[in-house]
Order: sequence, then C-alpha cells, then structure tokens
Amino acid sequence: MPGSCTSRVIRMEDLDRKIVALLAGDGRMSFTDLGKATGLSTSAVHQRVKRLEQRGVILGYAALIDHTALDLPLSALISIRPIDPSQPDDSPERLREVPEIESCYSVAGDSSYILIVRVASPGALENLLAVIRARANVSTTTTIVLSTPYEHRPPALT
Amino acid sequence: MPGSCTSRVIRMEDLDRKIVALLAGDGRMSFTDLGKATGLSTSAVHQRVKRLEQRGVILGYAALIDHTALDLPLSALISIRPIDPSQPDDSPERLREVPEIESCYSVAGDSSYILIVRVASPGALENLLAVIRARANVSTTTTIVLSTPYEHRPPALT
DNA sequence: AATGAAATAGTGCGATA
DNA sequence: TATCGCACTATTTCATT
Repeated sequence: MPGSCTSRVIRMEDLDRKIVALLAGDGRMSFTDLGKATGLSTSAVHQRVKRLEQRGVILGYAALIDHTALDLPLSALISIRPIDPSQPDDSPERLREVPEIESCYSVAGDSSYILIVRVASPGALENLLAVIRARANVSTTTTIVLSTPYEHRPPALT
Repeated sequence: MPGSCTSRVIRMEDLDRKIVALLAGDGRMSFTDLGKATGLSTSAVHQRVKRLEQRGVILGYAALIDHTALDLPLSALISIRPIDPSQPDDSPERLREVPEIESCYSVAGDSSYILIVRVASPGALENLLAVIRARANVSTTTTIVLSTPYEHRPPALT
C-alpha cells in the first residue's frame, strides 16, 4: 500500500513538539505516560526528552506557586529607562542578582526593559525600586498588579 | 537542655516554604531528594507536597520552554482598555479561550489588563490583536519583546 | 505528623535491530 | 532512532509511633 505509511506516521518534528507541549502543561508527567500519549516506547521518549533538554528546547522545570503562600502577595511590572543614554545599557546583568525580579524583557517602545517583580508589601516595593534605580542607573515606571486572572498558561498543543 | 530544641528545629511552616521553593526551582525534583534537602523522610515530604497541591499553594508543574523552538518566536505585552467603560469588564473571561495569551494581569494605572502573548510572526500578532479587540471590546497598546534576558526565575529560598 | 517497610511503578542504560 | 530487557531508584500506601 504505497502512500499509506506516510499518512499515518507522525513526523519526528511533530513528536518532539507534542512532547514539549505535554511537558509544558504537566512538568511532572512520567516518561511512561508521555509514551502512551505519543505512541512511543518509554525509552524513546526518555531519549527525546534528554535531547530536548540538552539542545535547550526544554530550559527547565518549575512548580507554579501561589505567591501569596510564599509571603510575596504583591506583584508589579516595572518599566525602566536609562538616565544616561550614552552609557552602555547592561541593566539585565546589573539586576540579575536582585531576587525579587522574576522576569526581565528587553522591549521596543518608550522603555528599554520591563521587569516582573514579586514582593511582600508596598514598603518592600519601595525599597526594591530604590535598589533598581541605584544599581542600573535608570528611571522607573511601576504598574501594580491588582489580581491575576491567569498566568503561565502552556502553549497550545496544535 | 531547655531552649536548645527550639533553636535547632525548623518550624513546620518553614519546611513547607523550603519544599515549595525547591520545587519552584526544579519542578521534577524527586521526593527522595526533597527529603535529603529538608531532613525529612520521603514519606513525610510526599505527604506535605500532596497537601500543598491540595491547598493550592502548588498550582501545578510546567516545563519551561524556549518558545522559538515551538515556532512562537515573537512575544509581546498588550495593554488593554475598555472602549465602553460603562459596560461590566469581563475581558479575562472573554479572552480565556485565546490560546496565544499566556498570562493576564489586572493592573492599576492607565490600562485595565496587561496580557503576555506568544505568536509565530508579526502577521499572527496583527490577527491576534484584531481578535482581542473584537472579543473584549477594548483598545490595545502593544509592546514588542525584543529579547528575554531572563524570565520565570524562582523566588528566593530565604 | 513522622517513620519504616513493602508493593507498585518509573528511570536509565546497554545491547540490538 | 527505535525497541526490549534488566538493574536500580522512586512513588505510594499503610501500619506504627
């Protein structure tokens, strides 16, 4: 039956994409269950996942946490702009050791970076802003997060 | 030795915080290793993690993905504002089924929500903006992410 | 709540097609 | 790259403290 094979077989690329999407949705899924979901043997899945980790497609695994439970109930987005645009902008490196900063995005537009931060209180945010301004020599614009309808949703499996 | 006990023993609350922080940093860490890191038996860690999951402290587990590998190389932050402020604002519900939206934050300030989205191309972003505006009856301001120095860093263990 | 023991299940690796 | 087999390790439950 010429042709019937290629129509049934899932291409390798798609298998990797499916594995990645499954793990993005459930980071603790076992290789055995991934195998059942993809039609591969446990070993084959194991091999592919390790390769995806090595190639940097899978960057790591994380538990998603309710930050209020960790005494970090206040989230904010902070836009930063260099005070002296003639200086080289190495803000991400200067701010890397600040543990309250969860994410740092380099952006087009009015600001150079947008940070997502998690702190315990308005007072802690005030202190954090002072630290950021001092360490990176930037001005800041802060947007307080009032609530989080949803976040960190996995990419669609298609 | 009165007093020596309380100074050595880690309070239960702190044990849970430590487990949560460890899993936030490595979502696939085994109960055995968590036990070694906390000084608890595997069973005790297991019991605590299940309880943390049930109480919603641990919301889930996710593989962290290089989105370029999933053909979603373009990230953006989209601020949205209702066009008709007299209408009830249920934008998060109206946008929940849009798979490109990774996160939705309700914020104080000029806009009502800020979305983080992942798309394949500028064209896909254009389409997505049309979908968002139509579904939620909002105007949008889009900030393109040029690069991501870091994101999704776990909270500090302290 | 924590422990240790025991049954079940998953991981990781080497041989092999 | 896939599969199978096997030794090793982890998960999960339960009786006990």
